[in-house]
Parts: sequence; C-alpha cells; structure tokens
Amino acid sequence: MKSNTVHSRATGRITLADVAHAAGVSPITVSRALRGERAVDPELVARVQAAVAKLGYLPNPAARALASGVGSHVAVLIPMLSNALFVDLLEGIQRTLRQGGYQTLIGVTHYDPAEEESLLREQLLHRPAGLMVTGLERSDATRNLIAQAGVPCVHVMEASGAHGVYCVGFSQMDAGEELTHHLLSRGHKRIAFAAAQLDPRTLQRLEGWRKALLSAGLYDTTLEWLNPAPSSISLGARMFEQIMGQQPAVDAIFFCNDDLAQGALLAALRLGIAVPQRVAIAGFNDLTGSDQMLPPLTTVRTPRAEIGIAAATMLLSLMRGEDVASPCVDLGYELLVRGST
Amino acid sequence: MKSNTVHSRATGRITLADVAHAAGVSPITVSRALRGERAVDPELVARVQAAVAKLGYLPNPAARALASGVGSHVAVLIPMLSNALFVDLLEGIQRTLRQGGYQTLIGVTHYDPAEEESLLREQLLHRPAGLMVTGLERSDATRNLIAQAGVPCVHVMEASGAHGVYCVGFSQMDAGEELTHHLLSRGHKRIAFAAAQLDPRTLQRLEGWRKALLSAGLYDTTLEWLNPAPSSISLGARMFEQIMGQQPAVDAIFFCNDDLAQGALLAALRLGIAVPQRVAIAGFNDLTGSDQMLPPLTTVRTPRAEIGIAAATMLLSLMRGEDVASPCVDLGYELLVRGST
DNA sequence: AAAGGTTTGGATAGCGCTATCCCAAATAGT
DNA sequence: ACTATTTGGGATAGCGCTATCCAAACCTTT
Repeated sequence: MKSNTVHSRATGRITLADVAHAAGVSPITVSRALRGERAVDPELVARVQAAVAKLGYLPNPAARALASGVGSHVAVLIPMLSNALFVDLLEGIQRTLRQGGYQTLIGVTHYDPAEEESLLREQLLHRPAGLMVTGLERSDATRNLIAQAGVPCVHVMEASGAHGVYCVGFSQMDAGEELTHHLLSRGHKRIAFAAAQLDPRTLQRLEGWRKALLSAGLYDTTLEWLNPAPSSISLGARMFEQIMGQQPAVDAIFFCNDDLAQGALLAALRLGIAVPQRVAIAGFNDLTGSDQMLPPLTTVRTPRAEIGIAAATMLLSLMRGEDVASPCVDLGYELLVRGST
Repeated sequence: MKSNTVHSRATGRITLADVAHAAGVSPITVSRALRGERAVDPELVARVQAAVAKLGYLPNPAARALASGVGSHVAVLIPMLSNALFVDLLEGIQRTLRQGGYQTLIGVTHYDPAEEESLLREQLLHRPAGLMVTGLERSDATRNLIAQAGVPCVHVMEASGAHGVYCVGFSQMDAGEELTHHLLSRGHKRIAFAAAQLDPRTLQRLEGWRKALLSAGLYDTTLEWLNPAPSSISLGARMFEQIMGQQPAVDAIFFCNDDLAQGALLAALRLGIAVPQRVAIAGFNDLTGSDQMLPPLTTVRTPRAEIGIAAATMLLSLMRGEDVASPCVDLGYELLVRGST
C-alpha cells in the first residue's frame, strides 16, 4: 500500500517538492514564487502560497545555503558586549535584520585586530549574506577578507566620506570638539582629556578635544591622560584621583566614556571635591545611570539604536541587490548639558 | 589541456573530494578521519591530515548541515543583553563553544514567553546541534519544542533537582535567604524586598527573603515592593523614594538587582538619608560599579561567567553523545558584605 | 505574415557533504 | 579447521534546494 502522507522524503519534513506536488507545478517554480527571483504567473504564485500555507512548509536554510552559496544570516562584529553602547546598537541591528528574514551571528572582537581577523575568517566559512563591522580602522588582512567575501558590508559607529564604503554613524571628532567647546564656554581653562581603551573612536574624540583647545590656545600635552586598560567605573575613579593629585590646576575633565565619568563623580563625592565648582566633569554616550549621578552627568547622547536600525536597513537593501541612496549616513549626536559642568 | 589546479569543483573552493584525491583515499574516509566518527587506520588519518594542511581545506558547514541534518552551531536564548549579568554569562558560553568548534546564535527573549517561543521556532529551523536556555520556567509549547528538537538542551542560572533536565546555576532562593539572614544578623527588623522585572529568578529570591523573615517572625506583606517594569538605576531611585516616603519604619531594603540598589544609594545621597545608619541597602549580582558606590554596596556575587563555561562544557559533552557526570551543577554564590549594610 | 526578441515554466544537474549498505579482511570462538 | 563475529574501507545514494540551460508561448516589428 502506498503511503498517503503529504510528504515524499524520508526525513518526514515537508519539502519544496511536496509543495510543488500539491500546487501542481514544478519545484523550481515554487522556489521562484517564494523568492520572487523571477516573474511568475500571479495565479501560480497564489496556488503555491496556498500549498505552502496548507502544508506548513518551511524552507531548509542549510539546503538553501548549499545550493545558492550564501546563507540566510549576517555576521556582525563588535568590540565588546560589556559596553552598553554596543548592546543598544546590537538590539537595533538584530531586530531589523530579523524582520528582514535574516539571523544575526555576533562576533566579539575584544578590540583585538587579530581576533577580529580570525572571527571574520570563521564567519566567512559560514557564507553570510552580509557583513557588519564596527568602525573603519582594521588590519589589511581583515580588509582584504571583507573585499573578497563578495557580500555587502556596512560599517557602523563612524561616518566617513571615504567612497566605496557603506557606513552609518556620526562624527566622533565633531562630538568631541563640541563637548570641549561647551566646557570652554563655561569658562574652563585647563580642560583635561581622560581616556581608556583607546579604540579609534576614542582617539577621534581626542582629536576633537585637541582641535578645540588648540583653537582656543589652551592645548597642553600634559592635559592628556590616556590609559590603554579597558574602560570601567573603578578605573574612572582611579584616573580622577590621579589627575587631581598630580595636576591640581585642572578645572574640567572630559572623560571619553560615561563609565569613567561616573567613577570620577563617585570618587569626587568620596573625596569631597565639589563638582562642577572645583572641577567640571563630562562624559560620552549617555549610558544608563548618568542622569542619576550627583550631580547629573553632562554627556553626549549618541544615537546607537538608530544607527543599528539604519545600518541593518541599509544592509538589507544591499543584500537584495538594491542601490542605496547614500552610502554614508550621519545620524548626528546631542549634547546633554547637566549638572556636572 | 587539462587544468592542473588542485581542485575539481566549479566554485574553486577546496572540497573534501580534493583532499581525498590528494591523500589517495575515498571521500568518505576523509570525512571519517576528520570527524573521528569511526575507527580509521592511523596511517590513513595522517595522510588525510597532511593533505588537509597542504591544500588548506576547510569544511563547508552548509553541506555538512544538509547531509547530517544538524548544524555546527548552538542556539542560546537569554532574556536581555542590557543586564550585565547575561553579558558575562554569554561571554563564557561563546568562548567555550567556539573552542569546541561551534558557533553561537543568540536570541534575546525580552522576558517574553511568546517571543521565546517564536525565537526558538526560528532557531530550530536552522537545526542547531544544541540548545541553551535561561531558567526552567517556560510555556508548554516552548517546552515541547525543546523536547521534540532532538538535540541536547542545557538550562542556565537556576539549579534544580528535577530529573531529565540538564542545568547549571545556583539556588536563587538560598541566596535570597542568606542575604536576608545577613540583614537580620545586623539587627534589622523591618526589611523590605524591592524588585522589578519579576522574572522567575527574582521571584525565587523573594521566596528566600520570605522564608527568612517568616522564620524570624518578621514577615509582613506590606514589606514587598514589586514592580513589573524593567529594572534600572532610575527605577531603583524612584522605588527607594517611594518606600522611604510611604513606609518610614523600614530599616533595610533588599533590592533584587544591583542596578536598583545603585539607584537607591544615589537617591539616598541626594536626599541626605544615611546608609546604613538610617536604612541598610543590599543588592544582588555584584554588577560593575557596586563596589564604587557610597557606601559600597553589599550584594551577592553570582558566578555567571563560570556558569556559562560550565554549561557550554556540559553541552559540548552532550552534543558529542557523551554522558555527563551530573545533570545538574550548582556553582553557588558568595555574600559580599560591604559598607551599605 | 514571417522573422526576431522577450517572457515564463520546466528538466537537468549539481552544491559538498554524510548515512547507509556492502564486502573483504582480520579476529575470535568452539 | 571451520564458522561467527568484528573491523575498516569504499560505492552509492541522497540531504533540499537553486543555477543554468532549454523550449514553448507570447509579443513585437517590418
């Protein structure tokens, strides 16, 4: 006796062939109808869709990936998950890509170019449909891997006019400059820049700070406090104590990230140093808690969730083979002046 | 003229067949030698490995997934990325799985059972080799999906004796009880429990708190402050003000998470309420910054990185078809008594 | 109306790997 | 010494889908 189940394959899963049989068309027509890859008679499309719905057909991503040579996922490389900045970014990316039918494969580079390269190499084996990477600076080897991958790549968190590169972000340098101008406008003369991690974005903010101080004739190398260690609240506290101890003339400090600035504010409370009277403190990124500090922290709100959404939307277009209006999107930033300056 | 390149396929990539040709064996032998799936003559294994190294062969995950019916990745479902707790957990999981040759596909459920179910459904389409989920409580539909997936699943963050379930975590209830006992031992009589998010783990801590207060004869429903909103520093500040305003007799507050407690400490500073003299404050999870607060926050250190590593190690064993010594691993916790109590 | 181009559906042949069956050779059992 | 069992290599046949070529049907154009 013949089996009268709907499926034909041994595994028992509904396949494209089953749908084709039910719709009375060939498998390739089902494939085309579902992907919209070529014009198909609307009536056949309707029959196919009815069969798909009736059978509950779900395409097999592995088979699709093997046959087409490209997967249904996107590889995203970010430096860190412990910085809330990237978590917000990722949330926007993942939600948007998921709506577009793509999975997100996350790789964490720990700010290490070698790790970025090895992660990318691994990810590329899985033949992603697209790539998303943080920033524009990377090793030549990594850059080559991206170029030879043959899939679109969007760069996030920095905006650059460099052509041939898709990017979504904002000008870290302008933001750093604007925040420094704010401190200058408050009458501060000795404005220190305190940074940790020293990734490219941090160094761009440093450039902005330098530019503002140079134009005001107030630049001084000894005002730069650069620490390559990872950024953290406790490091911020330590750097604050160090700066105030070694350079009492400093009357404002621009911390490259809010966690450092939060640590500094807590240290100031502990030491009884008045903020902003004795020394003004500013941060960057408007992380959670910054508005709750004593005093509330002046900082720069960066549109990371929006960047994630815009970058993912751009990547979706590129993966569909569409052109994008502008390869480089600048989403700006917002200076948030609060009690600490 | 015949091509003298090493590869045979149109795509130009080195395939298993190329390796087989170079090693002078059949493709299936190469497959077996590389996977160790069946005994293969050591000499042939050596020849195969030499050919792999010479040609730079890298297996195609999509082909492997299609032929074997199972992918080379693990689906991990966690509630949130904005809680540092899960970031630390994930870091341990991802690093360990990567060493074992598996990719990690992250799904964020936002504490929503329906989203958990739909995410799992999507992930299952990709046929993961294993599953990792947070906690033990979930919808029946999700539970069925896990059971019918036919791949091993490890539950993290809670330890339970329930048989047939693999889990790595600790007893949230015991931790809540122990922290409450600490507060009792400090002489506090009216110890409030303040919680947000109200996920199962939080409710287990609540149970521990209740148990401790009941045994001390100090339990009172009005001491429970439960807020379903997401946990955050600013919510902690608001809840603190609310509790102190409405229930001035409270002499200690156990916050279910450090972010709430940090907000409370900042609010206390703002309001000039002495901690721990007027009211003691305790948190949970020892998040970054808790040791920098004024006063430093008493909390419970939870071994989330270790949980991630142990859970991933267990899952690796299960995916290899090995037995694990104990299906349920309790990694404990550590009470950190600091200045706030 | 014939020649040429343009759709649109289908047959065919893989994508690169592994499950499965088979068989020869080696080992064990009585 | 003979069968019974184990061991290890290979041939074969897919896994479920899409790229590619082909042919028939449908429009144009002159």
